[in-house]
Amino acid sequence: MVQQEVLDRTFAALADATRRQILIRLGQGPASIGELAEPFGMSLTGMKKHVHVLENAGLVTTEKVGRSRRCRLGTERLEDAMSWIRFYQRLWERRLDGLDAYFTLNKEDDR
Amino acid sequence: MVQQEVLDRTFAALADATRRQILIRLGQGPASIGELAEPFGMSLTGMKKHVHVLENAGLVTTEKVGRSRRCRLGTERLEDAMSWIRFYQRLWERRLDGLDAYFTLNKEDDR
DNA sequence: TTTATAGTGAACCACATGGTTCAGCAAGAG
DNA sequence: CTCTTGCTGAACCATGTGGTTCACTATAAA
Repeated sequence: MVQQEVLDRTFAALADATRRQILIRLGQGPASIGELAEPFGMSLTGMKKHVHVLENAGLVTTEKVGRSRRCRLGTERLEDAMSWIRFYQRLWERRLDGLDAYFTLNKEDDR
Repeated sequence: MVQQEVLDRTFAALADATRRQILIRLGQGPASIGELAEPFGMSLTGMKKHVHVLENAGLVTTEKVGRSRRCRLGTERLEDAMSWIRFYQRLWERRLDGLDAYFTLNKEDDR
């Protein structure tokens, strides 16, 4: 499924504290690579890689403006991750709700 | 922050389609390593590694029963990921809500 | 036109990941 | 006790990740 790859990239992009902070920073408005790199004391090249990962996941969009690159928050990708978690949560809660029934009825099938 | 490491591990664990399917499978009840491995045609060793990643993230708990290992869904870790996404979403939506003000008031500060 | 600045790409590094095979070990069955 | 089964650990492999430095391009400024 292509949808699986989208989830892969989205969750992987979120699995890094630096990138999560970048997202929060961009929540306050667009920024250049240099402006993003500065608070982390990171090289421009390093920051560009992070931005590239976020861009690949659709969480950020960028655009070259003059000799600078303007990075902005992407739009809908996070909703994919969110809805998967919600789906899984529903599944999990349903299991908890049925725990007593599970133990009384399915004891022999508990594998 | 330790909390950041928890988020790192949780999102990283979710960033793999196989592991997401394992979680869904475990939503239907506990399973052994072999039972988890079978539908993927994967070696036991490979599956154990996946389970280990999920366990490290707190998404799954396991327990040795006889010569088999019983894997169950973990409890609260997913809520961490969920609440981070919600936090970020609020931030993002607030930015969208303020877009007009942003364009009219902060045009000169658009960097 | 010269020079400073912002980003880019290639090469490199150490380490993690996702998988395998093979050799064991421990528990249950006969 | 012996045999089978389920899991485990070590070793290995190819690829990805998070970071660097260095050389380069392209734009903006003087």
